[in-house]
Amino acid sequence: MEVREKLEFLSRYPDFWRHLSEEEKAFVCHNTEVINYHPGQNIHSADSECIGVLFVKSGCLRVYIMSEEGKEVTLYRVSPGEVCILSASCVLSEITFDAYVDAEEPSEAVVLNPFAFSKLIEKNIYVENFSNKMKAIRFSDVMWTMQQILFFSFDKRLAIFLYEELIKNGPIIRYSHMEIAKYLGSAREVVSRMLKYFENEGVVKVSRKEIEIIDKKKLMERL
Amino acid sequence: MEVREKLEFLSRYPDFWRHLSEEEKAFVCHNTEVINYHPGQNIHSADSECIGVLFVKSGCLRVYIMSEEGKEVTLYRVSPGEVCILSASCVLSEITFDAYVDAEEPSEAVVLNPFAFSKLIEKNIYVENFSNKMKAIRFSDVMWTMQQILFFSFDKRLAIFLYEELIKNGPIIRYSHMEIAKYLGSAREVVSRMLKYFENEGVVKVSRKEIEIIDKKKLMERL
DNA sequence: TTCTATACAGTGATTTAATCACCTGTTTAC
DNA sequence: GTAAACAGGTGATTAAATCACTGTATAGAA
Repeated sequence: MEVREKLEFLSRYPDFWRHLSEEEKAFVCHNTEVINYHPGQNIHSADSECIGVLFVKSGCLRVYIMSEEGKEVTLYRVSPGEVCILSASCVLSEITFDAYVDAEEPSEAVVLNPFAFSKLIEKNIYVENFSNKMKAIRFSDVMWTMQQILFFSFDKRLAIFLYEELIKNGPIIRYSHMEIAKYLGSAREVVSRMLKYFENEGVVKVSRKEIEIIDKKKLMERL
Repeated sequence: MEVREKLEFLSRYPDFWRHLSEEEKAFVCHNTEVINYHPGQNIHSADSECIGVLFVKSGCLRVYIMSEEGKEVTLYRVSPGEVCILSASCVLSEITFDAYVDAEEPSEAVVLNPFAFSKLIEKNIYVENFSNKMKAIRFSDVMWTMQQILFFSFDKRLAIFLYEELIKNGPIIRYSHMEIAKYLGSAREVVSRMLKYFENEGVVKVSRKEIEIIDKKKLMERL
């Protein structure tokens, strides 16, 4: 990616870009690189070194927490045009928990290293505010997830998941039961059993690594 | 509370106060009032009108979410010297969920009305950043709570709750089982049964609206 | 004082979901 | 071609939430 292209891309994040001086823009350019991730690749974790702020160009990232026993719960996803802020958590003093970030699909991002981001936060109040604003947006995302987990029964949550996938990518869903379990903060067996139950009800058709929604109406009745 | 006292009190919140102009400080003074709340009083909810930012002077506030069926889960508490930001959620565009705030003890707060806060956010980037920074801090608090609920078994969470109360207010805990259940996002019966189990183990002594921790060591073994 | 409504707490039964143990079939890497 | 890793299935057990009902202490009204 050449510099001109990078500038053009970053200007699509006005909250971040608009209040930078020309000098700061050049500084950002010097401290970013384009990185490609493959599906399932870990981008950020508690022990791995901190990678910085990701401006996602394509693909999809999954941000999650993990228990000591390895149980995962997905907090939210980061889509193209959005920013992954928690991958810079090493320079974010307000963030006191450990989050993990994986690529869910082949993904490309413009990555600003944490040192440069930290420098900008120190010097430019608008960058600090950008950082905190991104956190606030994700706070709301996490609250949505939390309410789902705490207040909705498992069958309803699975139905919501299937429905969202249907809207986003059509009636064929290519996730393993394990991946769905991680997304919903549940266990693989529980997902398998509920999918089989949905299949008996005629809502979906289940086969290896593929779930087909065959009755949208019946699915919507479960929301 | 006279103006001089108000100024002195608000200056203890440097993130908020430091970057205000003299004019803005006067504006804040004109748009704040001291309010007292009694234990159990609701301060903020989805339907009640938005009260604004609370700079807590004394007491303790409880911030929580509620399901449609009325089940409550406490997100965090706001102590003296801290700020309750979600009570101004009507003017916070990034906050898309409904939170509730109650006074847990007799509490006193300096309250800045939402209109004035919104005006300041528009005009002063430091105030906007203060607002977003407060949200980011509470984001971390909520993540702590979420990890407790999702990853720790109920007996451990109850032990942690009792231990925290022991450290804060001594060995006698004056909450009803219902209040503890709300705090832990559980049900009253579950709390009652686990307390009885703890009592059989010799950790606590349970009586009406009162739990006495009689063996700190045994309690700490359960953490 | 006594009555009564209400808040608080105890308990068995049931249901939901998570966990455990173990199994089969399929795909992938060497 | 074979082993290892991955995907999925199933029964048994356990944890916790929920439901339905009971008794009891306490504050306020009669």
